[in-house]
Amino acid sequence: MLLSKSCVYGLRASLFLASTQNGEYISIRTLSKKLDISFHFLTKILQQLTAVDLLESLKGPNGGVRLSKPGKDIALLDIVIAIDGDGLFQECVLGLPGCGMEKPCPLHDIWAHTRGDIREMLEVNTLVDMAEKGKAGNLRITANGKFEWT
Amino acid sequence: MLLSKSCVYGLRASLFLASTQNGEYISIRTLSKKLDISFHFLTKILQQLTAVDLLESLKGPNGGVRLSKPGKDIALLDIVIAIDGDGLFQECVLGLPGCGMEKPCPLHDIWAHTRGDIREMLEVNTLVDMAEKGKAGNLRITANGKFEWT
DNA sequence: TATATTTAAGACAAAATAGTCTTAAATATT
DNA sequence: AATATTTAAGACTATTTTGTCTTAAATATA
Repeated sequence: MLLSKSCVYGLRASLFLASTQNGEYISIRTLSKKLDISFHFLTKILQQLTAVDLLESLKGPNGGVRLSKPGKDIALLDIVIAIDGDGLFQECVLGLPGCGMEKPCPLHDIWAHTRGDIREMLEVNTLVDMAEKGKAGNLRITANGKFEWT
Repeated sequence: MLLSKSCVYGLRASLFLASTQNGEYISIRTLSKKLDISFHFLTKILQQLTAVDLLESLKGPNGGVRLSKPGKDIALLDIVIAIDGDGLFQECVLGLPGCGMEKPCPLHDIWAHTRGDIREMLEVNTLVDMAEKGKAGNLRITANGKFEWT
């Protein structure tokens, strides 16, 4: 699996937030219902994004979370790294510590290249890119068919 | 993490087997010492490769495992799919079941492309390609520096 | 045939990931 | 000020992955 489940959930929520950018906070409860993700689990995940200032949160009535900056300025990569770390882009595909330095593994070169492809894919595409694409094509970001962008 | 630990261990062992292809069986005990992998764990992993006929095994003295066909005819992809399955190359990056059919996710197109890159990387490179590269450059396939190709 | 060696199979344990639940703290509204 | 709403924090459970151990089955060798 390329991305952890936490990361996938974080991405889904971020995409949704990017689609409704009007400065208002959206409650995690709403997000969890919309996206069909366990409320408490989603809360923990979004806390990670808040901790690195990708999201802002507000407690109390009308509280919730929102993107801390325009969604066009947040790459998919930012979300991925915030939740899964940069291991995917740093580590050896054979799991060898320090691979790439003095003594690489046989797969190092070819993996470094492919790893770059993955990174670039996540780096050039922003949250709004994907959110707009999703809205325009009425594409889904949940398993069930009843998801709707707002 | 792109590949599971089991998969990584399976790859390391397969690379080593590809480097010593003389028809003889190599005991898993030897492999586990060479590669610094738990014997029992490695045994279970290699059983999976034996089950899909990528390896042949023989019990008893002088027994062990060997590649079932020339290492140049086994792609890295074969090992990966045998152990991790083809989920990485089939599944939606957002984890949506059935993505790609009727209703894809916003990331479907870009991910399908990158996924192809990963697959191609693993498909065009064979076990001997990598084993020879490793031997030629005295590259390691274990964490510790004392590994040596034979 | 007896024995040592080796993989096969599966039970079991440990660690990591995923998910749930409770309580506290903050904030808007009345 | 009191209350309802919402995120924050952390304990707790469940599931998956990883790793260990024991026993059985097969095979070469003497």
